[in-house]
Amino acid sequence: MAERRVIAHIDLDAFFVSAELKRHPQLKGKPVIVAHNGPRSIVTTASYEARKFGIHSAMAAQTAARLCQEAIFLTPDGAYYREISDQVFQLVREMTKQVEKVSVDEAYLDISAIEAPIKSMRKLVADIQQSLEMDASVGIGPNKLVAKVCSDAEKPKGFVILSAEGARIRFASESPKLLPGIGPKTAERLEKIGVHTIKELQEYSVSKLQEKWGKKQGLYLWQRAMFIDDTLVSEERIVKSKSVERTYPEDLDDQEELEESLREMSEELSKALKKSDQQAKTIGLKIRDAQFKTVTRDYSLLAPSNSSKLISSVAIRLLRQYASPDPLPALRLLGIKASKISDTKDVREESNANAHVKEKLRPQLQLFTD
DNA sequence: TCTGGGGTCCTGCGGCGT
DNA sequence: TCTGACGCCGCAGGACCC
Repeated sequence: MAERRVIAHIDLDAFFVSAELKRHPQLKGKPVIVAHNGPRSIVTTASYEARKFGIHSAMAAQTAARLCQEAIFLTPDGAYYREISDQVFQLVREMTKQVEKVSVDEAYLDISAIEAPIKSMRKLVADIQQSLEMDASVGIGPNKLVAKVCSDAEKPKGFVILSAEGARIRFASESPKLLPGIGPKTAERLEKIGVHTIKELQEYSVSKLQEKWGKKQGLYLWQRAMFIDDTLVSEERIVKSKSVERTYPEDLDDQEELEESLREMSEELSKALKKSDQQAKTIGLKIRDAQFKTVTRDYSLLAPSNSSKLISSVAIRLLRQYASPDPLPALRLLGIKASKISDTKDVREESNANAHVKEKLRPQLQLFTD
């Protein structure tokens, strides 16, 4: 018989802003926005004061500046946020080792084995507040889905506990978009078949969902609405790909500049792979044109590599092939992705050493010919 | 109005070997 | 030698998440 599971989801409120307030306490109570520089940047995080002006994550930073002229803009500082995040997670792991870190600011905890799980979670939130001055929202339920939706329900400083049945009732009138895994596109398709609420999705025929979405996805959508989720809290997350991308301040059509940009990104990607002692078997190019249309091109190497020269030559070839025989159109973004990643120690040294030579001989892309 | 950067997972399709 | 079924794999694109 299955044990009763108690799963918690903890989410730090407006994390980047809170981290900034720790070192800039004079900004407390002010509309603070964390966003990259540049005409095409978006809002990464907005303080709750800024949100009162209608500002939210993913909004164009320029729009945010228009909505709130007194807003204070700060550029994100990833290294510093990771430092704070590590401190938070140190406290979390003192409570339980069964932690699945989802991002710098959120995690699932399997607290089934803890004697007084709710009391312990309250203590954890208090400890984080006291020692790090960070607020967190918590959701607790029988699975990750219920926990996640609960932690979002009463932000900031929320603390919501529900059973699956309780969640089905409490969120019945909400849009299916509230459920993680159902985004704007799926919500729009659901609307078209007359499903506007979670309750309507609960009552919809699974077989009809499967006719429209396929067997697996159809069942998945219905299970989301029913708050059924048997996925486990997994302590280890294996990185499956790494990527670097750039959106240019203005659309770019100069071949030389674009290729130079690819060389720079290849260097970054290569460094990242080497830092984690990894190599990639597949190199991908991402292209976004002035109309915001995105295409990708992949190329699999004969042997995994993390060589910046090899990565850039593949990326440049893919870019040339993309437009050929026409000249390159103006591009908004270029990106390079390394996938099919393996640990360097697992890659046989022989094939590694020969990678360059083999690629040189390979006909399709004719690398290093210029 | 204007849409970043870093990821994961799923689906559909075509090529290929058996 | 040809053909079809089947499964696997690589690739492209889409949707979603923080």
